[in-house]
Amino acid sequence: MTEFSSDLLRLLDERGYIHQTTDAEGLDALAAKQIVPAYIGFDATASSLHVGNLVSIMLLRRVQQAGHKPIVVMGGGTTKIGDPSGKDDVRKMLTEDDIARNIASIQSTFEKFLTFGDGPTDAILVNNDDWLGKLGYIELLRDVGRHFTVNRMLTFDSVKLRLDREQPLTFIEFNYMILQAYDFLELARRHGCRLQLGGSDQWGNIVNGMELARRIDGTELFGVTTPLITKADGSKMGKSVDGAIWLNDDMLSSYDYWQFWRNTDDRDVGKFLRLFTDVPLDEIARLEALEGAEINTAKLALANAATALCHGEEAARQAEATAQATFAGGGLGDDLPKIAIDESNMPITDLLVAIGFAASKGEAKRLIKGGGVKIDGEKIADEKLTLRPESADRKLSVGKKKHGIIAAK
RNA sequence: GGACAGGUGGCCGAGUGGUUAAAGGCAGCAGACUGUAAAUCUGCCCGCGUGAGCGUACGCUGGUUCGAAUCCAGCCCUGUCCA
Repeated sequence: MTEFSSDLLRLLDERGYIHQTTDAEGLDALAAKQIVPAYIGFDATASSLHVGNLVSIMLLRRVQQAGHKPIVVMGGGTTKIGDPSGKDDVRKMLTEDDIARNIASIQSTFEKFLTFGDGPTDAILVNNDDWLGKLGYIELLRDVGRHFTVNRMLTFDSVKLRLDREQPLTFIEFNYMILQAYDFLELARRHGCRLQLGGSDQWGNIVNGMELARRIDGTELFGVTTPLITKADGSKMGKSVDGAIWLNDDMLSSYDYWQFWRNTDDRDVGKFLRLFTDVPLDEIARLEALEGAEINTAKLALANAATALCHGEEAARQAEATAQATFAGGGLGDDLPKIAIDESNMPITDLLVAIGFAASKGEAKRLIKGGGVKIDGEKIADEKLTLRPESADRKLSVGKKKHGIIAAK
């Protein structure tokens, strides 16, 4: 890549956020001379965002760090239609109340990463339902629809993939790209937005929005996409069977969040430090160069910095202390999940289910049989073991990573 | 509206009357090895119960049969082609 003259592109480039840019020079020149309002859209289907959304959130943070204005667009309008990306499972239509609640809950996360307010570079949060909800169908077809040819829409990956695989593609979904393109136009009008950011899968939508605005209003807009962030083992960020890595602490404890980062694959440490923390680049270079067991130092730095951003310094410190005590000291930390025994003869299997380490008693039994369950470091051999309240806290472990406290009476 | 193909466990995908809680793969969990990493090997992987027992499960509903994911009927859904 060439040398950028704007802080914005330089920052994004050196931290690894840039995959494609629509007009790098044009955007660079613009960002060098004025504040560029930039937006990213987010879904409102859940009450919390997860790690998969974190690149986008950090991207907006960078925008603000570089002296520009981040615009968070909540997809309240698009969510209302129901997300058709799921295949043939029942499409849950969210009510307006649900969506409003989700947005409110998600907003608290953005407040950790961005500074909101009325200033020129303060972040704002808008809901695309504000304009999409009012659109008339005829009006939309006439003003917007005529700028899209179906021929071209059919060439988009999101569409082509489905058709090639002979999977259903509903009309609603087919229309998503039109609504998303319209968002960009509307944001340019309302907030002077000039730049849309997004994952590489958003490229088509971004370009559509740019062209729509150019044709209708004659405004010149820009787009930047980020590479798809995958973990070294090929999986996507934040997606796993036992649950997403949520950003809200009522969905996932800050300790578990810290653990997620602590368990980062060796190969990802440098990349993640650049993308998900504010650690200076020269410091990252040093950490990244560590080898063997040494690299755990870098993982600690990553976990601390990432957790501090999302849950605050204090939570990060506590999580680290708990981890230190639990893993290195063989003891206990305050952040571990805790459970009390109220009956006098609580079966160990019930306990494992209650604390969430096993999904069923059967699984709990299997874990014990496999030698995966320990109390105070002692392997449990008897799956029928019952426990009674004792005067001291005991440490309940499943595997090497799941630890909890059996609270003292 | 018609013809054809299809709907199986978190996902992919075998299975066409009984020994099928359903091959195989992926994902996941646990054990060994380690550095709370990766790779590899081993075990587990619907629920409940004292491991030979029970309950649920192969789109839905009903039927045939001693017995059905497997056969029949109707319905719902998806795809392809036709109107």
